Amino acid sequence: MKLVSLYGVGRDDSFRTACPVCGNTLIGDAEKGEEVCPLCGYVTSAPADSGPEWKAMDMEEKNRRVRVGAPTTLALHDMGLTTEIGRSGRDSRGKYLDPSMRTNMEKLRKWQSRSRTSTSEERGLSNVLGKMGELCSALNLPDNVKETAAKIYRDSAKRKVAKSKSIIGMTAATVYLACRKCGVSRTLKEVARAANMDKGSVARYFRLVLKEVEKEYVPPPSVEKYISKLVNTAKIDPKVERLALSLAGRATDPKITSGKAPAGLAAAYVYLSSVMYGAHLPQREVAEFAEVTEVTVRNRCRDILENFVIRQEFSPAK
DNA sequence: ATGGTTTTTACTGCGTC
DNA sequence: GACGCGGTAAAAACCAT
Repeated sequence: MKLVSLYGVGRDDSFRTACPVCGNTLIGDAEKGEEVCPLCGYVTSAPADSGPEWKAMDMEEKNRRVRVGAPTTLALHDMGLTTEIGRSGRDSRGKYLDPSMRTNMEKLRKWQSRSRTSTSEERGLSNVLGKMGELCSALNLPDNVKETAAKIYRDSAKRKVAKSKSIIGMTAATVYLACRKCGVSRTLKEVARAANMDKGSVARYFRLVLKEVEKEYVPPPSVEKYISKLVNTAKIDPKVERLALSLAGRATDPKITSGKAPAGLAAAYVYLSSVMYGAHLPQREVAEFAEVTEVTVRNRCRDILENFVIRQEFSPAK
């Protein structure tokens, strides 16, 4: 199999920008008109962005506007809306309170913070959302995924789906579903690993949540997403990524794609592309980063080479 | 539960550095 | 001889029914 130099090498990748979060190369997402970072999942125009909707132009403006308070967020059980009773010991005009009033305020504060998470549902919610936050940061997920996960969990709680279900199971399932909804490529395996669960039970919870809350099927991330992620985590030359992506974009033959695990396909494209550039990554490594076996990589390669265009479109001979 | 499909496991042979 | 690669058979995992 001699594929080297079948494909033109000089390609322009100057339009690429770097991810502000982790510094990786962003890839464009044509359908949605946004750019995403395949490694950390950062999206340039995040739909569920929880940041403040204003931008302070100078200190004065900041001071004026800061009183609108923190932006609401679904990832906190009370959406970040709560009254804090300060401990400054002064009244509204800045005068010091007398000692008896101070002890009163102490009591009030105590009860305020207690009542904040008073009902059992509220306590459960804040517990789950906390776990969810941990899981998200363990997986390096961006905020929009966290918000989506929180939204899903709230819905499921509303419908009593979460009743008498393991907390960690529900969080793992919602986080995984959120990844898929946001198009962030994290495998069930990865989520399960981060949550210290086995794949099977996460899958069970996931199906449950999918059926009860999400109703319609959410497709797993595309092969292209897998390719980008693979290239970035393995620190492969972006040129290889671009070739792999263009290859994947053209290989629409169902003989190649149907029923095949996207991770394996992505690995095959990346491997083939690296060979074409003469950058010869060992199958071993590509397979390892894609979390599939060499055998799978080989089989996918065989499918691609048998059915696909490398002969028709990429070879000068034909 | 089941059967069909895909992936993994485990092993072997070949060529090259 | 170690390494990368290709292949195969059988087991395991997955998925729709």
